[in-house]
Amino acid sequence: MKHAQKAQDIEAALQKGLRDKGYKLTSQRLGIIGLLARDITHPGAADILRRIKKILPKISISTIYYTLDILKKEDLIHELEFYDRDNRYDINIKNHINLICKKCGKIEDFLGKIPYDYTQIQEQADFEPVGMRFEYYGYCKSCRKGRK
Amino acid sequence: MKHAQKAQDIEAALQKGLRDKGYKLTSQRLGIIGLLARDITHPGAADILRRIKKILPKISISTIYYTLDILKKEDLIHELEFYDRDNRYDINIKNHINLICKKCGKIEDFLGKIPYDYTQIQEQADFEPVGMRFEYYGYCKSCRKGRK
DNA sequence: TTCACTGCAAAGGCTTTGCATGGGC
DNA sequence: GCCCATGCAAAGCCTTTGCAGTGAA
Repeated sequence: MKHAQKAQDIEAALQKGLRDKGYKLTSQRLGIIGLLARDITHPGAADILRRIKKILPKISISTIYYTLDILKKEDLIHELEFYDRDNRYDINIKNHINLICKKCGKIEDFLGKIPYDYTQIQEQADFEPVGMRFEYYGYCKSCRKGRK
Repeated sequence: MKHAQKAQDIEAALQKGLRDKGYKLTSQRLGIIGLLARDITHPGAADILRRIKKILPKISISTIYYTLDILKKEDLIHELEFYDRDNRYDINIKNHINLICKKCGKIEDFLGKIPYDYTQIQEQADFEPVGMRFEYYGYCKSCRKGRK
């Protein structure tokens, strides 16, 4: 299967990623991984906390952040940073364009190509890229319905 | 002159933009506008404060933010928002790609084309864009020199 | 048993807000 | 003279940090 990787596969890959590097697979981490693998809405730390608490009521926000930091560091997830809303986490670590709704905050992936690869940028600008961020801000389908 | 608009022209345009909308041209605002028109390094609010204080020692950070808010609202400047560093302000309000140095924080404009216009996004994704953000993160020329 | 992990609480840093005073127009 | 604008201070908000107790390997 080329597209639409199963949630179970992603979950297993994340677990393996941690185990292979010597990280402990605690119930908190398994919960966070399970949630991320099944959630394509790019949840934030507070979302994750709220939902994990249904299973692990005592989990704290610092554990969420600590686990997300490890997953980031090991390149198993990608972090989308915002100054005026909470950061969001994405299991799609491939560079892609995001569409961000200014009303409801929903983030969807856009299946389109990135204009310049790192080599092109380096050649044209004498700048060495190691990451990128491509986003369009606007209004999603459901939020447009309620507007004039 | 098509490219490289003169700082004086930009400054005059910003002043006119405020005056035409009925905003008062106080010495603080004139100072901020004069600085922004001559600064292509995308300064932050604290940068602006520090430099304006040389001329107006009593100016406060809330005045800086209040003025920047107005300039944003009237589409005279563009704000680049970051969660882990201070926001930056740009007189170039045309959509463009920014190159952001992870070491020194410098932001330079990249003269390249944007991959999709708003119409294309709307047709392909059922999403109505009103803004965009395109950035590459990496290391600028001068910061690369100090590295292996 | 060990030491990384967890949970609680406090700190941090930039931006926003409240409010009395002040100054363009 | 009227209000918008200013400056000071405090509040806000999410993320980060400190630290003692805890549990996975």
